[in-house]
Amino acid sequence: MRLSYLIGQLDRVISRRLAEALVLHGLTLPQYTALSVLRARGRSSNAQIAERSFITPQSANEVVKTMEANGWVARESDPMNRRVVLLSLTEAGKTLLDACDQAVDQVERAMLDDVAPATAQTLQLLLHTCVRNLRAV
Amino acid sequence: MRLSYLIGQLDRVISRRLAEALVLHGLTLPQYTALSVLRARGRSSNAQIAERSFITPQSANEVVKTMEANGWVARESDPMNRRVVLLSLTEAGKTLLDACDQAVDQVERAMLDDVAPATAQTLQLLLHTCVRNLRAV
DNA sequence: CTTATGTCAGATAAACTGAAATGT
DNA sequence: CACATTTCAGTTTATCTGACATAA
Repeated sequence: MRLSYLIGQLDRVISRRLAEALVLHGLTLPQYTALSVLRARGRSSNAQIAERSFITPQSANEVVKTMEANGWVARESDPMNRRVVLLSLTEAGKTLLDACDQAVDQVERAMLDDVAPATAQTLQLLLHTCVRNLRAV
Repeated sequence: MRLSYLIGQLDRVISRRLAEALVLHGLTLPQYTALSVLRARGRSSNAQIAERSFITPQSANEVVKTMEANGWVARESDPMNRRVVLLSLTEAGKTLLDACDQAVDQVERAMLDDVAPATAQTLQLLLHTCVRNLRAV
């Protein structure tokens, strides 16, 4: 079977599992993604979150809006550029993200049940290569 | 970065690329998936297509409906069970699928640009394992 | 009676495009 | 003026759940 088919199927299964786990914490998958990006990259503009999430700035804005209303992210204007709004995790956001990470870890462990850690590492590298090859055009 | 994040990002990039390529042939990605399943599995019921596409029978029905209207798939009632409708590729459907395969091959080749064939094979096996581990629960 | 399949209908999640305001 | 960022508004796509008829 084609790689693109397998990737699509895997994404579908993972997304379902993650969504199931995250809803218990009141989070959607796009929100979890945005929170993860914020933690990994630190203070970021909405445009940067959009790029890292592979969605349009309009979609990212939608995701972030409700998270701000829930007190998980905070906004402050960029002193370097008054047009830019910098977003960052609040303490509540960090706590929530940590709790969700445990649930996500559980799903990933189930996925890699019989896969050696070194092999999982290889998989990660391969996926990263694939993404890079397709982005750069 | 997490495997689930990478898989999500890769699926997003691939889906975009495939959709771009397929629209030139008048196909959507879900339709291409269903056609591929039909070719791989042969004559199938809507329920079987749904299972292989990882979507609900209702969604599969939606996908198939327009393809029948376009003359890409044909319906015939199952002689073994009058409740079941068997679907299969028409000649037009096969021709269309072959044309799309070339476009899809091109995307996959770009994705695996600097990846050795044996490594790609490994990737395929790993993805298959991941899907199996998450399905079986 | 229970179960599987197909299908109509409406709802929803998560993205999209267009357009406009604001700032560099 | 050109360009980037934000954000409002409406739209679209691909899914879903609910309900019901039909057949084994």
